[in-house]
Amino acid sequence: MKREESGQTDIQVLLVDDHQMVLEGIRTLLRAEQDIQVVGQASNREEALQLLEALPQVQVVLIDLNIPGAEGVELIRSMKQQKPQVQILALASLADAATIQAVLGAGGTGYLLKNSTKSELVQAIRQVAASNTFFSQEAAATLLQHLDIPARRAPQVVPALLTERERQVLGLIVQEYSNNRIAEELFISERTVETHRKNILAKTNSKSIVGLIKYAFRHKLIS
Amino acid sequence: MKREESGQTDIQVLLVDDHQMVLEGIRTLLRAEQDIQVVGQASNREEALQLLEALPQVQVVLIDLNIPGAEGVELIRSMKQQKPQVQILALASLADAATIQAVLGAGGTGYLLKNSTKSELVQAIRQVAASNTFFSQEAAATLLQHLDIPARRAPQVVPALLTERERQVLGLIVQEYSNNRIAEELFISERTVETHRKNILAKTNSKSIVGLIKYAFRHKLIS
DNA sequence: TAAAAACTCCGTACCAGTACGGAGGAGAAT
DNA sequence: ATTCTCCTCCGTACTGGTACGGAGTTTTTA
Repeated sequence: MKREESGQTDIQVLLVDDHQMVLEGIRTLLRAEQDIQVVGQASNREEALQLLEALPQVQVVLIDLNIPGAEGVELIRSMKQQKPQVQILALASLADAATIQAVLGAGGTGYLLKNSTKSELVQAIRQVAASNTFFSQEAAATLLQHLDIPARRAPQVVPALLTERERQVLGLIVQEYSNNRIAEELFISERTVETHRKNILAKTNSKSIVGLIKYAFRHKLIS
Repeated sequence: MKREESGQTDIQVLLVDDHQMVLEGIRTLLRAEQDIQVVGQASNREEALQLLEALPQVQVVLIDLNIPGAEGVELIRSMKQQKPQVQILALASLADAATIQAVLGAGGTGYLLKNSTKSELVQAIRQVAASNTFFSQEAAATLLQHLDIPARRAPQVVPALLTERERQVLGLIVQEYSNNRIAEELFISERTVETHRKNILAKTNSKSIVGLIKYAFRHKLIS
């Protein structure tokens, strides 16, 4: 472990939210923290970008994702582009994967839910100010679930479980043949095709053709 | 923001490291924190699992990934399996993507580098104790780089063809949602979903869902 | 401000596929 | 020989989606 840095200055924060009340609320909450200082607040996109320009010492931007008409994620992108060294903490009401990913993709470094406690808010600000990430519990859970972890998905890649005939049927299914047409094509009864289909579904653990097609793609049966 | 909880008890920590000196060092470091209490320390796999069993009140396990012969990641998995509610903070010397992902995949909730400051260590422990994640700066950077962010790699590869709503519906379709479920999810009538579906089919020149899924794959809407 | 696009909703008839639960024959492996 | 897998086939009830053909509301755009 390296030594602790000393003599750090205050964390300068810029608030972005369209609700004046929320702005004031957060500001008041943060007033109690000596090391955090709110140096500006904006309620729309233009204001935010102007203030960011005017306040070069800002280290952290706390931004509400639900700014109407501004598309929070895009604003994050713009800010990060305008001032790459600034750390952005997104404040959201939902922890859905798509939004979290979008925020990260746009350059956000933290994702805080609105139902967080004050201490979480403060911790989050300190974290991102130190260039660390911060994710609210739920957000972290969502993120972990959607993480592309090779070690987790690698286990079994067994495409060898389909029989010859089944692969053949799958091939036609994937070509958008109906059971009827498949039956004609293979000179077998439609019932037989149904059976194959049923078995294929079972063997590939798919609930519907949609899953089946995805299976086929993943196993390079289609391209 | 909800009210701050009060009357929280100490955070009970279990240390796992094969170096006695490191164990003592961390222990001493943490002694200064009133809200953190080291209740046990282990230097190998067996000891760790036994202690975890014997100390039901442990909330956080701080584990050195470089335990020889124990394969840290596996130990994490075992501990998490034995006691799912325990939060595990991994201590590592390197921030490589593979290891980080392995740790997360095994159930770890934080990844701290050994060259962190004392205050980072303390913050990290508090974070994971609160079920939040914690990543050292470098680890976070690595993670973000390797994150599978659709929004980043497929910035609207979908031609302006589909509308916002249609893309949304398509997204659910490929997730094997039925029209019914999609309707619920989007708070619209099933009829509307049908209409969207119809329009999507038309716009993508597909005759059936099969073709649609293939379209989605080709346009990187699925992977 | 008018037109176009996007989004919403409905009915009725119809078809394809699913669920469920069988069953028999051919060839391979033990 | 006997078991096992693969391939074949069937009925009946039911669900989910398609076809067809509208139509109203809001938002965007020209």
